Amino acid sequence: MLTVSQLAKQFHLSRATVLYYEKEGLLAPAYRSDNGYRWYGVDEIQRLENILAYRSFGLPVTEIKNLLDNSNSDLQEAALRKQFCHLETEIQTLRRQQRAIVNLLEHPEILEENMVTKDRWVEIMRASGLNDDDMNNWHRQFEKLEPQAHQEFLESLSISASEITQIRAQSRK
Amino acid sequence: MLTVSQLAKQFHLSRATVLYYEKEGLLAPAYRSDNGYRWYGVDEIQRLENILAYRSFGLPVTEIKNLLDNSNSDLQEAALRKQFCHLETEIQTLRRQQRAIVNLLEHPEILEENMVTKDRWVEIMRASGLNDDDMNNWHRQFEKLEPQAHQEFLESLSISASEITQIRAQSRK
DNA sequence: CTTGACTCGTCTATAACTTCAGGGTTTACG
DNA sequence: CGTAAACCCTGAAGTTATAGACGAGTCAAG
Repeated sequence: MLTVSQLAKQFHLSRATVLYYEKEGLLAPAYRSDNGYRWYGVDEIQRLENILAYRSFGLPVTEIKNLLDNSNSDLQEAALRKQFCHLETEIQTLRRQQRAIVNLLEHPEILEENMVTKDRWVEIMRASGLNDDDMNNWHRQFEKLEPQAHQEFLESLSISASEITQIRAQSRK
Repeated sequence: MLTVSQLAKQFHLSRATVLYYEKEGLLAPAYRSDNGYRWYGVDEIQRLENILAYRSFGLPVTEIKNLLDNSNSDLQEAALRKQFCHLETEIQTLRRQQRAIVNLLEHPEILEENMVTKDRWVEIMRASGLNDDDMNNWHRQFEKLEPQAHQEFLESLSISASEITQIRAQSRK
């Protein structure tokens, strides 16, 4: 019989991990001695071996519980196949991330070049569900409440001075 | 100027995510209006674009904060290269898991066949740091406190009846 | 003046652990 | 016999990046 730390050491786990598996209903000790210590025997070792085998496939803990409890081999095979596919999509995600990094390293300018211009801003506002009237209204409110900020905002969109003057005048009508 | 939900919708994020980035120091609104509402302008949109670009590479949020704050391009490139390698090791882990699944599907017996026998148990105990004396002591304690469990334990190791009798007699000396 | 569609801040939950706090046992040593 | 080291226990909180829900406040429209 092994104590919890001995068992953990055996499988290169932390004591906390074994306790975690117990809390999740995966692995209970064979029994507790009078002082409350956990003791693990052969059956528990085998069960833990199976748990770790499943974990090494990346199966989530809750699913392992199901597989161990009703050890139906069809169900098990289905779970493994599903997990295989799940891993495949995860790998594809990571590959996509890698490609994006390579792309950025090759063309570092792309991070800089997406400036927000007048056209782009209008597009954004429109995508937020505003129509032309809404936008006129928006300028009016902005001009009334924060005229200085309105000016700076329009400048930040690289709008010409003359057009800015026009827009602000319009907003005060 | 966009409210927090408008901004979130713009980038297909949830409001909660934008708020999270704010809490982590990644993205603050341009200002707050009197009613406490957040308002985001062009600069914030560009910053969020960069944040999402980095996130799409799988970089953790805390690291993005560093990259955005001191935008040193060498540091940025190093972070990206490091992340690329990190992704590679993750991919390898997932591939290993896939191979293990295929292997198990092809040879389902391997999960069953790792029985714990007397030899294996001795090995385990020895790996736990017990020497021969310790093991004799261990049998003695076990026999004294839980004789019935001791018997069952020895049986579970497929030890012959005669050897069990001998071990238990020895343990009572 | 109410209703609906927004905000706000704060809390909870997720997965698979790790770490910590506070306290009880056992064993070895002086 | 006392104590210190090395165990054990329980229970709670922290981790990451997000989603969702809560009650309460705000705003525009009808």
